[in-house]
Amino acid sequence: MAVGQRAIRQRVPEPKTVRQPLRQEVVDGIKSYILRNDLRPGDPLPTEPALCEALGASRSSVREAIRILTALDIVEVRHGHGTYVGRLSLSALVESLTFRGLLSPDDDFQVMSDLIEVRELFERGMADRLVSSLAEEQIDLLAQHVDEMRRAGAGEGRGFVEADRAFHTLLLAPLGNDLIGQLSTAFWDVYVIVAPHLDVFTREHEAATIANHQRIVDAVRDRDPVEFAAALTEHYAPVRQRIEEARARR
Amino acid sequence: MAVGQRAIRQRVPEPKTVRQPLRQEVVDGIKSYILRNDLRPGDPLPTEPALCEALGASRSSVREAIRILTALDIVEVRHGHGTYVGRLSLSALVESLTFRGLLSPDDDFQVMSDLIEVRELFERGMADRLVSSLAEEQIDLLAQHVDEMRRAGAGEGRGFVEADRAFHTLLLAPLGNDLIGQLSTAFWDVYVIVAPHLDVFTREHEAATIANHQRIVDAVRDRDPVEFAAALTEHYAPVRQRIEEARARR
DNA sequence: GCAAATTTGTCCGTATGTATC
DNA sequence: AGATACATACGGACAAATTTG
Repeated sequence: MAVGQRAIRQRVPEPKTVRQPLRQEVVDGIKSYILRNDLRPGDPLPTEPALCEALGASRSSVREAIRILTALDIVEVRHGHGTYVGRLSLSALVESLTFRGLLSPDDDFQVMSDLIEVRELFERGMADRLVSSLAEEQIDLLAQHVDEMRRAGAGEGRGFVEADRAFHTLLLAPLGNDLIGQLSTAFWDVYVIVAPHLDVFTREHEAATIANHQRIVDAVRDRDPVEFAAALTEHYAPVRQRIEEARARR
Repeated sequence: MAVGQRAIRQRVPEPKTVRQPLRQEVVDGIKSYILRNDLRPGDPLPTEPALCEALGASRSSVREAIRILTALDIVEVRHGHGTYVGRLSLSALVESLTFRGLLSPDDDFQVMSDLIEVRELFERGMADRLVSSLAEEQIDLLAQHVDEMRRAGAGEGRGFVEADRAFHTLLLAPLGNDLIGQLSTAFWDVYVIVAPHLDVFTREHEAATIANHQRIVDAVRDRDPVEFAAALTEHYAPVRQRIEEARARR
């Protein structure tokens, strides 16, 4: 007879509830498995055959469900080793926004501009709290990152963007709001990926960029929120300007 | 001999570049197909068999790649109809954050709190621009949404949350920054989904909520950014308080 | 309204690559 | 080095949804 029981789905015609794809049930099943067992990122999940049996689905359906969950960083797969609970990062947001930025030939500059605006909003909108809550040690670390930028300035640009990223991550850290920090770095990642495709030169005026970062550090050290906000404006203005220039060039 | 040529991958040992899963190559292939042909959301993609041939992969691999892309809303599939370019929404962010909120039994309140803080930051940080750029007609629409909330207040709560959502969407619209608007509604969706699971009662003090929204409208009508910011603080304070109360209850 | 064609959904069996012990 | 456990990938078959003649 060669045909196994398709079973289950055929037995229960699901009265009138819109029949959702089996893989979606599997997705929900894996999610609730994680929640029921109160698993943490890195904890192991059942193997694929085990999930098949537990959820009454074939490997294909289970695997497709796992692909969906990996795309959301809810599940992580190590080939030949097993499947685990993911880190729940915002990697999906980065992928999503990056592609959006690459896609629209007219609006892509708008996407970049929006992105920068939000990052500036995070830092300027929180100016008071940041200036008052950044500890001395953290300020020292900020200054250290500016030094890194200086050192990497003439040499390879690899360390430069790295230091820039670390700087802004650290700047937002004392808020105790992980979401803001992760969104900010996510936007930063998108910018770095998309900007080169739009002929937005990110490696220009490094000297000015360094000076602006230094000014931010100084403002924080002086606990001067007004100067802090001004320094941020100064910092983001040229970025936005470069986007505008590239937009005009088309 | 019953065995087709596994071909291609075996023929090209990929010198030393870390061999990336075939489905990832398919993901990239589909992405660049969309970019090369400059497709827009809603445009049709090749059928699965066509993609198999074009990308030299089996149907399983192509389907897994499609699942990844649907999770990111880069691709949309209609059963029995075809595959299309997705809407590029932030649905993945909602899924991701929602799950994060449901997962951690201690930090979930923090997630909710972070989320509300960002929404408030969007509106308060843009106070000046919002107050000055909202057109009279838009303000009328805002007032209209407050009326909706009033009408739905005693009746079913369905229209209430709907009107609330529409209110804040409209409030941020004049910024011309789609990202902010979409992030804000995404966070709103996450809140509505997760809050009930944490015993955060969203349907309390509806009268006060309505009054606060009215106050926001009045402030905008008076073009008074200071009062506007104060009204926003008043609006978000009880939300945050309810989260704190629920946190304390555990 | 029905039947055929097209397209995605699901299943199974098998072979291969990869990591761990 | 070998064995084992696991994920990756393939190909073929049938089911279900949608459109079209």
